[in-house]
Amino acid sequence: MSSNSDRVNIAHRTLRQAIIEQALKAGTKLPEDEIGRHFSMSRTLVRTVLAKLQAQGLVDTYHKRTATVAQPSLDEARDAFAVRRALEREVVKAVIKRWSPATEKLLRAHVQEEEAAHAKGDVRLSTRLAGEFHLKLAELAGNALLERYLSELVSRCSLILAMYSRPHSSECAINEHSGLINALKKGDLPAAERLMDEHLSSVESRALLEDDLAAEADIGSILSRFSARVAG
Amino acid sequence: MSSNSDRVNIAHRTLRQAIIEQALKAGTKLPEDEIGRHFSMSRTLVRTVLAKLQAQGLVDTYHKRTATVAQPSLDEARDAFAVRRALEREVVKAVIKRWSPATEKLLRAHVQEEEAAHAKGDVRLSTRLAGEFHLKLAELAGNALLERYLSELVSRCSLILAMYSRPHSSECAINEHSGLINALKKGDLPAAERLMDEHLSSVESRALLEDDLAAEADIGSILSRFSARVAG
DNA sequence: TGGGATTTGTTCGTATGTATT
DNA sequence: GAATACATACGAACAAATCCC
Repeated sequence: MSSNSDRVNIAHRTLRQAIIEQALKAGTKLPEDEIGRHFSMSRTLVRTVLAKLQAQGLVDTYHKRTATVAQPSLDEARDAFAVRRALEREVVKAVIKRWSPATEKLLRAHVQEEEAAHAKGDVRLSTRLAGEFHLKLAELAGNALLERYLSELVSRCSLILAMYSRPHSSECAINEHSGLINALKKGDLPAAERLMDEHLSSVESRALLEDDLAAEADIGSILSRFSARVAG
Repeated sequence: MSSNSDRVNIAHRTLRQAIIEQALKAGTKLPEDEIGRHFSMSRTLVRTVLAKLQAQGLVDTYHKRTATVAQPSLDEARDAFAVRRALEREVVKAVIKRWSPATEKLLRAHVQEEEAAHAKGDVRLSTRLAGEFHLKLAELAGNALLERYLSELVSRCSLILAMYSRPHSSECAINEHSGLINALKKGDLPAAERLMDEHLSSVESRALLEDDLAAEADIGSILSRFSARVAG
């Protein structure tokens, strides 16, 4: 049996991923009815999903207007990265304070996954893992509030990158993750902060204005592909 | 005529203030029906208010249980201040970058208000203005996302201070605000960051374990007092 | 422990606003 | 511009869980 909150979570994850990967393009309408039909839930529940996505900056909602996939402006993009940098610095500080051998093991394993995905040439997976590296760090900081904010920001920044950055190899990012782990292990706070700042700046600077946004597409068929892929 | 969103805003502001001033004590139940009756709105709208308050960390909600005024633990208190410090540092940086004569005028005027309230011995107003000083700074940073997060955190920290700190004079805080303005005006980022950190630390360190939480009280009568006081 | 009163979760019809022809 | 189609906002009613004696 699948409870209501299960369905809400699945819908949330699915939509989040579809938006971040730009399968649902910026500006696409997200009518409550259609989403409800797809995930077999009532409009009430769809609304809670859309509310969460709005909090993460992934959808825009206006009064009595159909919700749409968010279209962050370049200014909003800069704002998001500025806040993220401020919080990631705090993460670095906290992770150093709580460092343990288990921490290193966890992070190294994640970077290995990233390398494997990159070797396979799976861009979508690489991108996803790159974001999750930062979520793991945030988790290790042991501050639930910080983790929540950062999880919102990682989503938001992922959409921004998808919208504005030209697709290209992410190998440098993986090396930067490794370098950061080294600095954290040494307990070298200034170096770690600097590496994190530079890392985020290099990610942010990939944001270049994209030419055009492609035509509309059928929501149902897009979500069908995603429902199969996103784990339960 | 009073629209639905007006009523939502009024209820939100009123409850926020009542919680921060501990007129509604930590742990007090907030049944949807009773709140709806008081503010003349349906449960649907009450729920959106409670959701906002939860996002600010002012109420706790559990599944199928009555919402209550939040009772942040000391750990959560430390977490909130850590995040706040990280964000306020970013605020300081942005405000220096955008400094103008109008900025100074605005901030000095606010400090004067704080001084007047302190001179009158109006502790409640002083506390409120102290928080609003930081909100004004956040506004001046020109980063909407940063402002939203900080507004949540100022609420959260206000509740924490009300719960844990012994009531005492806030004159030092006012001086600290003035000192910060001076550093901002000079464009001295390191000094401003240091002053902000110290200011927040001194505020945080007031948090001392309080003896006991007083008995329950009637929500209706408390809210009645507040409805009169909180501006439309 | 049991059971009635209370309170929340959810649905869905209607009202109201928006977009489009 | 008006009319029509469409989508959301809201609230009343019912179902289900929790509270409390």
